[in-house]
Amino acid sequence: MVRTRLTASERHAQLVQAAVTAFAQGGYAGTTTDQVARIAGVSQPYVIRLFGSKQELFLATTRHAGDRVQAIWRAAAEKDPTLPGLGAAYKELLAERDLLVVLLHGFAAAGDPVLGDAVRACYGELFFLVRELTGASAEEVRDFFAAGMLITVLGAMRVLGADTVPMQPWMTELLGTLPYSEE
Amino acid sequence: MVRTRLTASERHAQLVQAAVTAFAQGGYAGTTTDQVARIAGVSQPYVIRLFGSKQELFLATTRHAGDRVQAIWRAAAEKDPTLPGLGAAYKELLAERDLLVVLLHGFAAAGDPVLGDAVRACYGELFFLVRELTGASAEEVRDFFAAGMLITVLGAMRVLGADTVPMQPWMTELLGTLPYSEE
DNA sequence: AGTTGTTGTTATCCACTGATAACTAAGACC
DNA sequence: GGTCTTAGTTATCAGTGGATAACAACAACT
Repeated sequence: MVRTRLTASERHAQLVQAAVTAFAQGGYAGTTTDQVARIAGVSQPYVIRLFGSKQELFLATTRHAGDRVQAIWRAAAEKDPTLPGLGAAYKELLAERDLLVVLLHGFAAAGDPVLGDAVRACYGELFFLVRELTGASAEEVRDFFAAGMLITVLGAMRVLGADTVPMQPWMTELLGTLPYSEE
Repeated sequence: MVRTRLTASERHAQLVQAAVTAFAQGGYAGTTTDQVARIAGVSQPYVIRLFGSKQELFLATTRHAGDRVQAIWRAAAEKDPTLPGLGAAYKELLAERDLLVVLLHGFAAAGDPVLGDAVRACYGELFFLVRELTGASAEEVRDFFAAGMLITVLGAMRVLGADTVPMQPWMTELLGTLPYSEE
């Protein structure tokens, strides 16, 4: 191993990246800090030392996912600041499907008070960002988010994104009419 | 304790009910079989004996949730076999919010192959049921499910349903225009 | 070179959890 | 009333997972 050492912030970022991958598969409770550590190639106790606790690691991970979605939408709005414009960015989001799935796990885990607060704040930010970028009405934004949630769930179910499951009739019917998701 | 004994099928049903409550809070990995047992007032090993494994218990729970949604939609369709008709039933579904949240946990956990198969099958059934009951087009059904996913996620985030969190501006804006969810 | 701070590891712990086994007790049936 | 089946328990285990502590090694600076 000629692996050179990283600075704390580099390692931090790398671990968040690994955590996105790991948590997307197993969710918060279903993922071990050791799995995250292995992906990043460090020891499990070091992960805890850098983040303080598993919960902090998960919070950092969902925050990162939210920020990444924001960044992608901001970039999309520079070309076309409309809802279909942002919707087109779902192609890129599905390319990083783990981002969406991690967020979904966060939403599902909102029963936990502290995770819930974080996740609701994240969602609120996204809502206002879309309103601000597009100037669309509340109704239109609501439909946009509804479609987004459907895409996210279909991503989590391996119906959309990479390495999808064999197609079933209902999937083709649904996907045939799905906006924002053409490849 | 004058607690009389139940038949196996009664206990089975009661445990599934308890499991809906428990799994809705913590998800699959984040819930212990002992928590389910305590809610039902039995010992933890008995839960395992009746269902074989924790995974089987979770599968039974998601199946039950899916069946319940089907039943509610069928009942709604008898009065008004249209999409808005079924949408009105979301009021009842939100009254049993744990049902929706358990399903969401199932969707999120679809990374697991065996849970994934079950959950996709459940979703496919729901899709065809709605098409059959309403005769709506694929596009309309897609929008219906998109709105349903949004409602489900908002339920999981404690923005809709019972014991909701204090309202935030973005929530009121979103909810103000949300169909199928007026109380 | 020596000293100091930062990056990382190994060893270890303790609580927890799903599962098994062996046992107990309530009904049903004759 | 005895016996057989079904409902349920207690005791226990083996594995795991997050967290702590103590230690090691690389780098930087004078």
